[in-house]
Amino acid sequence: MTNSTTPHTVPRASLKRLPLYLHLLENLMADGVEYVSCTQLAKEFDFDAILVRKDIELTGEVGTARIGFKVATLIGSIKSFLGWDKEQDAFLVGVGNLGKAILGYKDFKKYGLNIVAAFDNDSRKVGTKVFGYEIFSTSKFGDLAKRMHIYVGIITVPPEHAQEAVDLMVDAGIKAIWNFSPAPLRIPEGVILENVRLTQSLAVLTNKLKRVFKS
Amino acid sequence: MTNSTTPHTVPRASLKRLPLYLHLLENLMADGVEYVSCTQLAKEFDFDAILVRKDIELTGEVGTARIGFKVATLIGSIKSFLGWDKEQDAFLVGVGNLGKAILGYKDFKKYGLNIVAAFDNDSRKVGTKVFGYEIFSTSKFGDLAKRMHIYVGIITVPPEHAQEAVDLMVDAGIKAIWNFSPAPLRIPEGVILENVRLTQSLAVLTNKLKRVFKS
DNA sequence: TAGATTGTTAATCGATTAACAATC
DNA sequence: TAGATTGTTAATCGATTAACAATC
Repeated sequence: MTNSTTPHTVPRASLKRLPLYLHLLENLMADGVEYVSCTQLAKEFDFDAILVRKDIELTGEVGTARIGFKVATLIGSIKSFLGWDKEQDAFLVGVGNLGKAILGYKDFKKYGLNIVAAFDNDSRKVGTKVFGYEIFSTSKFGDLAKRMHIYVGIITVPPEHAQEAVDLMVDAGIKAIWNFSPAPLRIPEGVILENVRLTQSLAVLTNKLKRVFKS
Repeated sequence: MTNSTTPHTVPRASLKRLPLYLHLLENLMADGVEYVSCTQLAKEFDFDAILVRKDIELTGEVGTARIGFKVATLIGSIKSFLGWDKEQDAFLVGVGNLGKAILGYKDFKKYGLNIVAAFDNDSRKVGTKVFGYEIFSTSKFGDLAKRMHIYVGIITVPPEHAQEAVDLMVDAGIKAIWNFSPAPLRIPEGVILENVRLTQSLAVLTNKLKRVFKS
């Protein structure tokens, strides 16, 4: 609403392609490449060049005919469009195997996500450290979230506790939830929920595989 | 081709919704519910009822007017359609944090995926056990995959070693690769590659969040 | 029976692809 | 200049939604 050049809805498919371009662009930048065309980008991913152009258009970046886009500024535009130009602090709830894996994955910081603390219900875990993060009791979540102005929550608890985690986060003023649990979750209007569902990806894989064996 | 009722291409979006239905149906079944209508299913997910009907149509399941679909047989149809009715054995390569998290997640077996062994390059890990799985050297991958007739490989290595892992798997006759590394991978024709890219999901989340803060 | 729901055919909507003038 | 690539407008394609007769 504040920016008339931004379309009302951004295609989810485009949003998911932009990180792919970004990753490649950063490699190009490291190699000292200054300009890149949609044609070149498209070839890398087997996409249609026009599709890439449309995606870039969303970010507001303008190119130069015959030359393409300046790698450095395109990286900036994509990051800004994705909201990866400023760090977002986040709390993680559920320090099981998956939670630990996410805490151990340092690269999220590159993508604008800065995990600052982790929480767990298990009193044996509370007070310990995992990859440098102190584990707090979930009872401290609300106070800390408010005091530290945290708006992003990551859920890596077992499915049977996922809704509790959501409720905890919503009460604490969390605006965006990145959920790794397979449970279906209810959230109030105005809160963003993004699910990572491994079984959906697995379904695509196994269905394709089934057809390979059939033919 | 062998089944004229199966359309040539299955919409990826449909494939990703089917596991959601399945999960709910299994809960209904556990609660002793015998029949369910598309209307009911749709309400749970805020989908259009016709969308659900179309998705179910893909599985070949036929319902009864005014009554709906029999929960038990619908579960069977979805599982069969997804290829989750028979167990697929799989090898995992890369026993880092994420690899461990996946080895520790026992539920994949419910989804037709049976991880039977794990591999790593790190000689300190080789010979140890993680969640009951013995860790083998990657040099043993090819022999074991052929001997055990393994066609599914899971990649949880760091991005700089992901292409090596792919090549290892392809040489070993792996037909379907479930890749958790963010690296762009090259595969030969005929091999299925399904990527789990957390940054894509994160991009959707942070872009939405950016717009919340703007308004 | 009445009415909800299925199965099927048609309409809409949105994303992808095509076309083409402008331009560097 | 010649020609590749951008920006923009139009066409196509596929997925979602709507409409409606059949049916239990």
